[in-house]
Amino acid sequence: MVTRDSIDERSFVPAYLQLAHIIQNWVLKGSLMPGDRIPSESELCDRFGLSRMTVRRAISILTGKGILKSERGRGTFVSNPNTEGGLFVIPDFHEMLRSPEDKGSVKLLRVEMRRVRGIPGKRLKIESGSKALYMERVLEMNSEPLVFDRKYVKYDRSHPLLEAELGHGDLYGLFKNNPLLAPVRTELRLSATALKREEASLLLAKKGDPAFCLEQHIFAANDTPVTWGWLLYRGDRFSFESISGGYRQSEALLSGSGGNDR
Amino acid sequence: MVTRDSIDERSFVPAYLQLAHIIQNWVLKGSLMPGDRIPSESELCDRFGLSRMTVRRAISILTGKGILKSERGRGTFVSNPNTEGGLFVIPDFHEMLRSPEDKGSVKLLRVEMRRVRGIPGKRLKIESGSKALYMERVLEMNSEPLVFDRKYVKYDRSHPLLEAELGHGDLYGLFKNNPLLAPVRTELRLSATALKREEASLLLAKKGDPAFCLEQHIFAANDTPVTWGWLLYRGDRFSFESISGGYRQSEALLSGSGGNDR
DNA sequence: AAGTGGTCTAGACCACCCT
DNA sequence: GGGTGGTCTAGACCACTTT
Repeated sequence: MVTRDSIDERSFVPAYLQLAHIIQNWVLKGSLMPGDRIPSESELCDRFGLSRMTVRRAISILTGKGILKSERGRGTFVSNPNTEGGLFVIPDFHEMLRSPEDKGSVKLLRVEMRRVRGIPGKRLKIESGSKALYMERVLEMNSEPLVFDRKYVKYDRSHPLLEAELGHGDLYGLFKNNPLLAPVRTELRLSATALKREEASLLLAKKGDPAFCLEQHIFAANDTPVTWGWLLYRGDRFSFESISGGYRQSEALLSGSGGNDR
Repeated sequence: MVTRDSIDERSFVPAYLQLAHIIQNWVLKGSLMPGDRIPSESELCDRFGLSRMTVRRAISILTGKGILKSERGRGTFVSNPNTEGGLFVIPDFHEMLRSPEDKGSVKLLRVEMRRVRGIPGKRLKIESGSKALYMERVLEMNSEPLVFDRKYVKYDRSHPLLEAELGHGDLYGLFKNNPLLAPVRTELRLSATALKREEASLLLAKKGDPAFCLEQHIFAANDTPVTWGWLLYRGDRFSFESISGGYRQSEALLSGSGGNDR
């Protein structure tokens, strides 16, 4: 039950992970409280018989999770957890479709070419009045409608889309034949809304029922927009758990756009 | 404008970060497409004049972000981005309260001792019928009510709470004098709901308006529950952007509970 | 057998903080 | 000046995949 505070060299678990677990348990058990300084790297090297790089790797896992915070010249300290904020994973719906026991499917409600102006045109960076593909779909699980998906897709006349592909669900497969449209980056925005009458009827819900709205903006290489639209997730069927126990991940992981020279 | 594909040794930006940016830009610009293999580590060592550990550090940043995926014996490959799923940060409201230009405040509506049974008792792991602190608060920004907070707090008779502390907003400060209650870990669950009449009136909204509901479960050392309750965020005032561009972070960072021996 | 990524070592130099 | 974390090197051995 009690984790022995030493490295098991015969274990298949690498030393840096063992050490990370040991230190994390110090925090979870209260032997180290928020604000406390953990032993210095050289001290950990001595105590556990590890090289400095291995010790640093263990520590960097915990600073990455936000549990520890290192300060040059001073030491490494236990962070305060956030009590409200946190990190959430919204899983990709099409991964859920592939789940073994549940049967997911995609129902294609509408596909058409539309002249686009206003917001959708701006998002796709196409000229106002030119055409784009518009589609509406419902994603079902065990023949229960869960998500309503509505989006505009940039139309590339050199690679016409087949209706069969659209119904197949996985939007990614749709693009994989076309390197110009292969998704490279996605921007998402999550909000809470109430369903309108038409949306509700498609989801077998009532007008005004709560839902998650996920605005979806997909880009191909060189920040070329490919798709813009949104998905409505029935509020009574989805909720999301935080990961990492309220700790704030370190900035390094969250940095965005792949930086330039400077 | 064009990132030179070489390491600037005079730069203040460390070599591993420069290399990570270079490789990430290969992906963003489409020189490397999803599924492609990137050059092997030894090849990158040669091409950029770096040691293997430095090259690996650059790669591990991108695998951590989910942009690359390494496979032992085969190579390192560019991942497919998720088109729907993503990672979201819900910021800690009390951090926003500290924002320089906006003025945040906390209004304490109710504090009382309550006999607890049912769900709240289970969550706090106290005996049914025993007492806990119950409180309701409204968090305001620029005198506009944005969040309604309602929670049960385990009562520790050896450290009675002062009403002044509760109104002060930062729940963490509430516990910092009491090592037994110092938060070590938080579980959060996000859902979408419609406001009830009483909740709406406190938030100056209408009954049925959409809101985020954040169930909050805070634990001290040894997984002792300290607080359970939920916060309602006005749907018309909050939305959250995904980070990391639709890429799935690697599992290593997300592992939960600090694992044991095995 | 050759090539790949995964782990680990034992050093080195540096910038920074504290006393 | 002594201790701290931040970066980097040049090796080593291993497990795995492919040819």
